[in-house]
Amino acid sequence: MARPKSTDKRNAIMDAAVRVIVRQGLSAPTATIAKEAGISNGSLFTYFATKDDLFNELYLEIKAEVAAASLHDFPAEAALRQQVLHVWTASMEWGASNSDKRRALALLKVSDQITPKTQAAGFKLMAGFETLIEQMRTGGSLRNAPKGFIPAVLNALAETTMDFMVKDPAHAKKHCTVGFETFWRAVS
Amino acid sequence: MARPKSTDKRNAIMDAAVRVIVRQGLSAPTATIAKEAGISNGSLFTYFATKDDLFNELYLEIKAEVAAASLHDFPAEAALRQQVLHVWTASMEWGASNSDKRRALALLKVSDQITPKTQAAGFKLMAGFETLIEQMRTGGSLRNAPKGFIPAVLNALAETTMDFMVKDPAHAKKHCTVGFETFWRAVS
Amino acid sequence: MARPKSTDKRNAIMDAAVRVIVRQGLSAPTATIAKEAGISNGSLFTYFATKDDLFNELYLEIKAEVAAASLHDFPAEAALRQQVLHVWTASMEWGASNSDKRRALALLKVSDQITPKTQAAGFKLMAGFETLIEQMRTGGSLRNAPKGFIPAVLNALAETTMDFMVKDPAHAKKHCTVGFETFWRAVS
Amino acid sequence: MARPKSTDKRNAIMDAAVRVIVRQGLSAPTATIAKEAGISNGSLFTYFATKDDLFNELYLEIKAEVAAASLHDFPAEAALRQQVLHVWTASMEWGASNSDKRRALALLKVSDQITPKTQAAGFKLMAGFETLIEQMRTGGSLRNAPKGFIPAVLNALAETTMDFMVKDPAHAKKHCTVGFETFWRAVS
DNA sequence: CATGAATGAGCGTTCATTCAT
DNA sequence: GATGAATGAACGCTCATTCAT
Repeated sequence: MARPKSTDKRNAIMDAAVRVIVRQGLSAPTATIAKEAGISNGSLFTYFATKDDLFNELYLEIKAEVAAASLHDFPAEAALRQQVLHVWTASMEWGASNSDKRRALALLKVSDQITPKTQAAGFKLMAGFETLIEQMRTGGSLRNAPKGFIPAVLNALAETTMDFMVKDPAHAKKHCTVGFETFWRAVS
Repeated sequence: MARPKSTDKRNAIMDAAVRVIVRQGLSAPTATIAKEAGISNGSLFTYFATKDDLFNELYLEIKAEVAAASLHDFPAEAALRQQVLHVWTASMEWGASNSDKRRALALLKVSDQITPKTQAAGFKLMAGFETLIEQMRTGGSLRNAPKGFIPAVLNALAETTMDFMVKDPAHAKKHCTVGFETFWRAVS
Repeated sequence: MARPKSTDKRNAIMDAAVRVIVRQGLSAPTATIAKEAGISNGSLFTYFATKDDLFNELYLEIKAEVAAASLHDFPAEAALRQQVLHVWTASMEWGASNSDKRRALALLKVSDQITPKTQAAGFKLMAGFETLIEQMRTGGSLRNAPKGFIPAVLNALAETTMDFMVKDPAHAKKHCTVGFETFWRAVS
Repeated sequence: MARPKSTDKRNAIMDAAVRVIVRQGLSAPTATIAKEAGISNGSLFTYFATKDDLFNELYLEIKAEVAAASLHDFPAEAALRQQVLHVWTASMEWGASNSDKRRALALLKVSDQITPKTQAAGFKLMAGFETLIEQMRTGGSLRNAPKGFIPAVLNALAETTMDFMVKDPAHAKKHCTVGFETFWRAVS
């Protein structure tokens, strides 16, 4: 949580890390990330004590960004379906236009370098969706499903949909809609 | 032919690789895998020319195992829903009792060490499900969805479901059912 | 600029390489060279990207040293024979008191690790002798010999002579003279 | 000196070694030599206890071949110059048509894998030239030169000459003559 | 005796991290 | 604080040699 000197440099490292991870995977050398960020290899470690720290913070930062994007302009007064559709669409758009971050997040998620602590912190970022999820649960077929099942399904189908949007951008809109309808059927 | 290359040893390496990958990730040293397999570090390379080769073959072998398990005792005469349910349940059971292999497969899948060639070969292993998928497509809401969407959804929800079964084995059966119903709703 | 790359250290590596090569041949481990130079194994690679690079630079450096030694105090106004004798004697003296470098150079010369580029660069170092050679050619029996023959003969007899000087240092002076007279007869 | 089973196989290994050494240098794997010889890697070691043994025996065998070729059809009754010219020409021809063996020999000569014992044995192979050398010595300018100097000069100039013959085969004959004249001048 | 799998020490190189400047 | 050289533990892979078949 230390926040040393330049926030600019910190962000530069984060951005660089995303780019380099996409190119080379999580085994990308810290020196490469540093160079991409325009700083010296040693300096990276004044901003992040270890490579793992960098990765954990990056994970959280991206997750927070997704959450924020999904809730941007949230229609607090609309009907449930409209609200979920809004979240769905917003996150699809974020994913389509941030494919690097999405890819990095995917790699980080399955790696063993994300600590349980980080995972828990990531979970908390989803708090904003709790009521929405709860409404879907009580009103649909999944009312007896285990806690966490609906968000897990949401996440799984969202990822799947985004894959298609990225692979076939010409029909991104259509894929987005199809994906949502599929999800809505699943939880209704 | 002198000591012939032993299938046992090859399998031992594969099994060891799964265990070590689960423990340490894909950066697991080949030497550790070799030791876990009960052979010398050098011997690993008489069975797999490179670490990447090992990983690619492992990927295919696990994929083949999932496919085989899913199709075991397939009820060729049953109704579509029964058939899909059978595949679903079989693969859930495989996943639940092979969580190490599942985890290894997940890591391999997102790594950049799996070659396009391997990916293509893995894809072919799924050929046995094509008619099933096709029937679901033509008979359901996803009849206009892009090719590959249904299997992607199937896969996504299957993984999600398995996660719950593994996390909460006491209710594995129930999770399995709920998962299937969710999937069936999604594609119906 | 933080700790700048140290010329001392670079030289220490070069010197260490010579010593270790003499002891163990070109297959000498880089780690041994590093230790002999008083640095860590990894540090060697901040000075030379690869072992081959080290060897190529070493080759050039020694060649340059021979050339410089041979031309030291060159009597620009003397007669041809005096000039050649001067070069001969100077290079003999260099060889006699740098037998390690001589041995290393001999190994490097025949190895396949010296690139054509390096070989070309090494050749250029001999440019200073061109007029001398040319004078010997036009004025002697070898006036119709192929280009390069005289320096090749010079080199061959010089090496031979040095071998004797090193093997039998008590009569080094005499061997030196005999060698020169032999060469002079050969090209006269 | 053990001479196990098949002399054919032994020779096949020797020949293979020459070819592989020329291609890859002395660090060529024994397995590569074995494959080139058409036998299994293990079998090589029934013919030569170690790689070093193989190299030492190879060194001697090639040296013996040169000596034999040089003395072939020796004109016992001719004048000294004719005799030396004959030896010179014969060894040039051998070198020109056995450039692989020549190259292998050159590498072996400078390597540290040739034992003093082998070196001594190689020296003995030159016994046939002793009277010739002695005659040159007593009758020429080098009558006071150290023992071994004339053969060393002979060898050095012969190697130099062969280099030119190999590099420029169109004028091989001429180079051969020029080389001899140069040598003869040197020792006269 | 021939075969080739098995062995394990060893090598060149990389890289997270430290630390002198 | 920034820099980049220094460190040394690892790692993937090789290869001479051994030994089971």
